[in-house]
Amino acid sequence: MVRSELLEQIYTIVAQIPPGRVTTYGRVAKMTEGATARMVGTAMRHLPDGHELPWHRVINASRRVTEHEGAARQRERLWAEGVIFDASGRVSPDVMWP
DNA sequence: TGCATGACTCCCC
DNA sequence: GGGGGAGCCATGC
Repeated sequence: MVRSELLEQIYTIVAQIPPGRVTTYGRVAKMTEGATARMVGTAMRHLPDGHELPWHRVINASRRVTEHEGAARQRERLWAEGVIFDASGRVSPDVMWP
């Protein structure tokens, strides 16, 4: 069970990622000082319908979009925000959110 | 209760 | 940069 406090922290941090920027599961986890990267991924999967979270701005440590059910949508949204993917499918280090 | 699974990361080669 | 393996921990059956 993910403690609601952590869940709230994870959501709060993700909500703070500015448009056109991305961050990693690991960084979000580190900022919560208690969650792990896997927990962040789990939290994203459990997002309720109608949420307003920019979940698509969370990618993995390799700066790629992890393959899952909504991966295609995630790439589309990032592209729409101006996030450029190189030939290898990685985003530019410049768009990384600290 | 137990075990497999996964929207992960780190370390080593 | 990339592949393989170990570690991690909540979830779900």
